[in-house]
Amino acid sequence: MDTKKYSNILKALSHPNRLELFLEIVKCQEKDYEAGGCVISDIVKCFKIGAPTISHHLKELSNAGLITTEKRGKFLVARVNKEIISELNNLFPKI
Amino acid sequence: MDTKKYSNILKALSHPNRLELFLEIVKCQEKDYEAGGCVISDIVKCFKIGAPTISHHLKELSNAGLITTEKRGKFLVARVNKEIISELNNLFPKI
DNA sequence: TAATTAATTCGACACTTATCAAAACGTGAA
DNA sequence: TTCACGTTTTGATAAGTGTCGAATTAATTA
Repeated sequence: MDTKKYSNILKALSHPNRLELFLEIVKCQEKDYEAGGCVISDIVKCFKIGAPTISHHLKELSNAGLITTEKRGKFLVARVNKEIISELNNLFPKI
Repeated sequence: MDTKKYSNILKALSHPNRLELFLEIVKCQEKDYEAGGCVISDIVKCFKIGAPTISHHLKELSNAGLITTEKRGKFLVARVNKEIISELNNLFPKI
């Protein structure tokens, strides 16, 4: 088991703002899948932290492989990496 | 959703040594359940970090509610908190 | 009782990180 | 071209963290 890899993924989710950001992206992607991703500027409005910090957190999520991002015009669009989520779901034993 | 609570749990698992320690406790508890817990001094031998650091990591796991510990003579015995594990397994969407 | 062993506490140090303000960048609209 | 907007970069700061060595506590063994 590659504990280094998984601890890195978990670290990306170990900060409240970053976990909330990630779960928002998940939720938004579930809502309208055909949109092909979730526009960051829409999500971000309800966060109390500044844009630079959001940008930093998104990069952390991206580096951990939890999301992918794509620039669409002047907007940034994020998608969750379903593969990693299913890996996470297999990390812990089913009791 | 209590993101603060869950990010705290994930933080406890966000360091390679601590994740490995936790998964060892899980594995050891699965192996012989009737033993009633896993003796830390047995597990610890294969770690490359010192006893004070192990003690520190165990306290972090315990504070996060991932394990409970109990002193048995001069040994420390750890058990995983199955409730939290099943909560973790419901954190992410099943895709 | 003295020695040994398991674990914890304490103090310190190097390193990381979350956040912000200010500036810069890139795109689309007027 | 000029402006506005979404985003990123940079630089700085305050707070947090993993680790260790030394000292300490508590329980077992000789």
